[in-house]
Amino acid sequence: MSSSPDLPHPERSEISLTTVLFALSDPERLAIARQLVDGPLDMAECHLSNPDVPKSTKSHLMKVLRTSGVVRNEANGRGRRLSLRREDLDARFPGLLDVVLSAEDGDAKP
Amino acid sequence: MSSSPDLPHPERSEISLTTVLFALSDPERLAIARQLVDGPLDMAECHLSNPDVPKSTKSHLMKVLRTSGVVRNEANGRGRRLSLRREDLDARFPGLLDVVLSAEDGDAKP
DNA sequence: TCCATCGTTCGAATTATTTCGAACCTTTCG
DNA sequence: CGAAAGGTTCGAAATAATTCGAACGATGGA
Repeated sequence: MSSSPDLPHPERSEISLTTVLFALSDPERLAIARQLVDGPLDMAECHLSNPDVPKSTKSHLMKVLRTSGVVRNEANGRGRRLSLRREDLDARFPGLLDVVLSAEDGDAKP
Repeated sequence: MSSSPDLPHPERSEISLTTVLFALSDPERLAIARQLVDGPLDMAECHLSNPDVPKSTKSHLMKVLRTSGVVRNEANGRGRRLSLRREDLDARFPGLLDVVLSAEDGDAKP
């Protein structure tokens, strides 16, 4: 009954600005973060722009978002529940999330 | 009298969010941008955290900032004048610069 | 004019990220 | 129990980013 692996997350005070910016500097990762603004989502509900990428790649994208402190990733049944760490990010870098997630993209990265 | 090379800059509408985030996701580049908040600086006045990095490396850091649209780099006498593209960035991504440049860093990237 | 200064560019070497398949684990359901 | 669903991890291969020296160009002053 003990659930799937408990993955490590940085605590609020450990979240680094440059690391967060890096995590969000990839269009695919940014798009994932944006899917979470309206509330948590099961990982299976999180869609990538290319639906054919293997699950290991998707998992790696999630790992970058998790280890940077942008997203929380907890076991949920047989799957995973993803959520934005909005409170932590707002406390640490006020306004950042709002600005980044609401901005118009401009070009995707070449 | 024609001055040193005129380097290419993206125009406002071409500035991409993810590219800007990437440019600022490096601690050294972020530090450079922060030195420009109070006004333009000659490149020679822009200090890196490690004063021993070769000029070609410094030039490359500047190139990333320039090609992303964060910084303007124009010839100025025998040197170069650097400035934040605040108006363009504020127009394109309102609030982003304020938030990022005023935020406390947290850890530098490992 | 000659030369030192300030910076860019190029190419090669190093290092970091990304991508993906295979192996593995847990939960759910028949 | 057994098998399918949903995900993580590992390692290797492919890509991308960084670093630096050397070569070059333009400017300003002696």
